[in-house]
Amino acid sequence: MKHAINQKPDYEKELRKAGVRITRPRRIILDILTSTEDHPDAMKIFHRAIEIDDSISLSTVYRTMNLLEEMGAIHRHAFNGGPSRFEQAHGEHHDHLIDVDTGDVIEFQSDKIEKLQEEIARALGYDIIHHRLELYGRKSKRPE
Amino acid sequence: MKHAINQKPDYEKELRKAGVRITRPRRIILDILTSTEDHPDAMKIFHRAIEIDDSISLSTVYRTMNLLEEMGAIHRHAFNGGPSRFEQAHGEHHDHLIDVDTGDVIEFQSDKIEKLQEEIARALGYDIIHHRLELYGRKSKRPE
DNA sequence: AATGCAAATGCGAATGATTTGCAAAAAGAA
DNA sequence: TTCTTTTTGCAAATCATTCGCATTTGCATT
Repeated sequence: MKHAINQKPDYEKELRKAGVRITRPRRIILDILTSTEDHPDAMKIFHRAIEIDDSISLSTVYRTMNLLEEMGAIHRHAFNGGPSRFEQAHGEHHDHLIDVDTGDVIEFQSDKIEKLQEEIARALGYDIIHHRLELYGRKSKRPE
Repeated sequence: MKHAINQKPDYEKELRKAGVRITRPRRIILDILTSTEDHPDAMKIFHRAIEIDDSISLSTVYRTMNLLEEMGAIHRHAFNGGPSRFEQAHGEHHDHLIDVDTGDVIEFQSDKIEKLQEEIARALGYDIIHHRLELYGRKSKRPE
């Protein structure tokens, strides 16, 4: 089991290649996404964005998130059924451990679990398209 | 790995014990919940309910679902970020495989995966409060 | 640098799921 | 049956998100 680490890919190039225009709002949103460690929701992204340019609208944030999601540049999560929270799709797949007290998100990856999931789906006659594994936990008092 | 099977617990007794009144709407909703195999959302429950008593309101469905959830009698899921879907909290814990084409939900349970999750959380210094594992898949063409 | 046009934006209104306020109705105890 | 408290139905409010549309902007082309 390993932690994921953050990378900073050049999205502008990718967007251009996909025939998508590089606008000021998009540049700003992309910047926020690539420079954050957390998993902000649309409203949080919006607030960070208007600090840089107060003409950006919430709709544009939503539209940009949808665009980036379709391009595979970000992932969308709905922890606890709350509003969607986003993260850049850096490197390897990983799952999430959410701190129920703080809302913090810790990323982890386990090949064993991935393999088990495949086996289970196969046994039920299915191919996995994608999956979601979320652990909701609280910092343990006991020594690790 | 095993499938979960359906049981029909006596919720009225439980509700009474919790000091909650047994009303006509609640009885009807409870009946729907205990006699269904699927994981209906509030709207679906509402429609089934007004077939039995057309004076039941959607708010009451929502209120009842919240009540039952707090009592631990049902579980709430937000597959794919869609509307909440409910199921009675029968017997053992289980996870879900969602058929992306039909929306069908298959329940399964794997001790191995549960154990792995515990290990991972412990390694990260957390105790698991609860978790969510959803596999989104498509019926496989290949022989099982 | 100026032009043209499709793509993107901001705004506000629309949508879908869910919650809430409140007066009227029903449940359960006395 | 009466009383008190909980629940209900209804309509309006809220929250997250999307949409319509007139206006602006990116950028390929003169």
